[in-house]
Amino acid sequence: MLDPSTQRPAVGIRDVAALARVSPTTVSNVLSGNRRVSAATRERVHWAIDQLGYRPNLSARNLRVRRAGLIAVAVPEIGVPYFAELIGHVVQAARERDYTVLIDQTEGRLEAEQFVLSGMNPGMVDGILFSPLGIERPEYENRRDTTPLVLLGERISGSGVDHVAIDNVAAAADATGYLIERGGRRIAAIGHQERRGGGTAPQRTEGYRQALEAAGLPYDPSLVLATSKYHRRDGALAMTELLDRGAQPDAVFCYSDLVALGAIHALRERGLRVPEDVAIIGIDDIDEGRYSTPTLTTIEPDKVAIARTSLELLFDRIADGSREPRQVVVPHTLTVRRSA
Amino acid sequence: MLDPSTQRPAVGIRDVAALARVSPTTVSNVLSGNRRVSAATRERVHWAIDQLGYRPNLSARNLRVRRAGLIAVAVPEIGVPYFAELIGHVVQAARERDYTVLIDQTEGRLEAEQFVLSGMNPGMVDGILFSPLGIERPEYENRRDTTPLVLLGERISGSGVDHVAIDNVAAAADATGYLIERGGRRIAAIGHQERRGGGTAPQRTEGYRQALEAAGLPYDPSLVLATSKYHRRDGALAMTELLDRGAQPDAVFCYSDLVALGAIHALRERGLRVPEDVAIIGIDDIDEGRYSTPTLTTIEPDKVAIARTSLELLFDRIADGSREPRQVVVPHTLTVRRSA
DNA sequence: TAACTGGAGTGCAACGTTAAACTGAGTCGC
DNA sequence: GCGACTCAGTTTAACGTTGCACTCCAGTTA
Repeated sequence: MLDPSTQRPAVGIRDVAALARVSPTTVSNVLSGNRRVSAATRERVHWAIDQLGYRPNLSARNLRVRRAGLIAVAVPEIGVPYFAELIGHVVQAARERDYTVLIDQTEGRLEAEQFVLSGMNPGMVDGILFSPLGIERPEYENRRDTTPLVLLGERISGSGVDHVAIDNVAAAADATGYLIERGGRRIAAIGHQERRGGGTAPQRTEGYRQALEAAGLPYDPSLVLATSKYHRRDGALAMTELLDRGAQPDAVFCYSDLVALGAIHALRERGLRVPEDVAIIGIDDIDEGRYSTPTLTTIEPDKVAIARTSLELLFDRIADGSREPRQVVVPHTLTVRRSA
Repeated sequence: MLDPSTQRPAVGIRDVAALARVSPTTVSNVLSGNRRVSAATRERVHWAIDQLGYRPNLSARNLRVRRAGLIAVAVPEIGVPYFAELIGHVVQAARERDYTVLIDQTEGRLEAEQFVLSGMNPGMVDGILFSPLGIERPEYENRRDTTPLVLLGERISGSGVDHVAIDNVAAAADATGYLIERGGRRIAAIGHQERRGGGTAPQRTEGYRQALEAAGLPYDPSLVLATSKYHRRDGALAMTELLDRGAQPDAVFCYSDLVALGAIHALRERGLRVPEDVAIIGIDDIDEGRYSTPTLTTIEPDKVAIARTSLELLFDRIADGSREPRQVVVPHTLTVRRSA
């Protein structure tokens, strides 16, 4: 199967060269613009190119120049709007640099994440943008592979890896602070996750705790609910549990917009009003929150900046693999809508 | 820049061969399993492989075997949940076949769509899954490139191109029929688009028309609104226009869930209740509709089937480029929730 | 005139892999 | 005892590009 001989006889640079009566090198130069080629020759080459419908073979080029023109974006799930929107920006920014984006979906499988850390298929991608989920800190340090890698959304200081993220502690504190400001006194948090290596969730819990403390409110661990993922369903389940338990919060800080939308759904099912009975705030600012009922108050990370900065870091590292790792903090803002 | 010599000296199959004291071909055979290799040799090779941390170079392999192990999925926008969810399924199904998925975002730019039709970068992908937006029928026929291509969501019969789609006419008729059944008499449609080459939107309009006719209701063109895209915003704008105009429909068939959610948002803004004042139905069954307020009644295309079938068609065509094009219709079902 | 300079182009080798053809040694059948 | 076959491996020649070192010619310059 897949016998090369069954394929159409690909037209290559040498066919073009033959037709244009020049050497393959000249054709290559015309295409790449690497060296000067006389106008007359250039024209003949171009003519031959579209006579034959020639299109350069990327595999061959990549093999030769050791660059793939391809970067991988590895995220837990593309179906999650935050990632989908982020990837959209990445694809767009990458195109401006003549890079194509390849998608890897880890689904939080450890084995898939390890594969990503190991550089995926060498020679296939020039770099990786990685939004990890389950992998723990030591794994980054033991990385044998040298494929340039930039972490998204994780804050693993001193890990020797580039990363781009918002200040999760501050973001969570801002969100919680806003809930307090508008009258919340019994504020729940949904989305906590225990991770040995640190990670987004514990940082958000920390910000939540700090904001309560700053306002002189008690920190009640029973109001902090963990979820395994950040789907709508997780938010709904956690909210339902909270209500079943009779915990009766007057506001909820959700660790993602999706969780927040799930929580709102659960509240509605119980006949509770948002924000009158319970105020809800999320993080991510996905488009959905602008049209939901009620519209969603949220912490808005600058997704375009995340996309662009992470690519910049990545290309930087591709150019110079040994430069010091950088950790970039991207700004976030509070966007007030109706849910809180 | 990007001088190959500055790169780390990649360990290749010949380094492994040298260390294991066999020929490169043997190493290749161990890896591919193409030919029998004695257990002892195989073991030595494996030992050498992880001594050196060898990882095969895909560019080289692809150049040699003329397969990239890569397929492209070209959609207008990844940020649109329907596409994001669909791509998620595609990525998963592709992995089972050892294929990686690369994303192209056309944003409906004609030039980007033409690039897709032209096979993108030859040698880079083995096939393309394409969800077109603006491109017209003749363009398919004049396709010079032979990269296997499967159309998603379009119904262009006789175009000589493989495609996978739901029966859009029937789906629209089902949706409209359901609205009529539950009492709708003045039913609007949002999402029409004029396309010379046919396409999804006109088919849905046709289904809508047929359902009205079947129920003996008049077809009123002023209740059919066109939108340029299928975003929430487009739905909201169209709905607002309808209300401003005093058209007062009692039900609306939206050509996508996103449009439906936008319409619901607009209705709420005007203080109208869904479904009491206006019933809303969409198409797509995105996860969002299960948690929205109210939850969304919709036509559910079997997305997993679309992903799997289209990949099957694609791999089929990769294996045999000259087989007759096939058009596969994927089932859809009506999922009733709260909005209608 | 010989020695340089620069522009335009050519030829060769190599990137890392694998298919195909080949080598030898052992086994089998008749 | 000899051809035919199998097994486990090797050697060779690509796949389509491109960087490098080279050539060739015309125009300067000393």
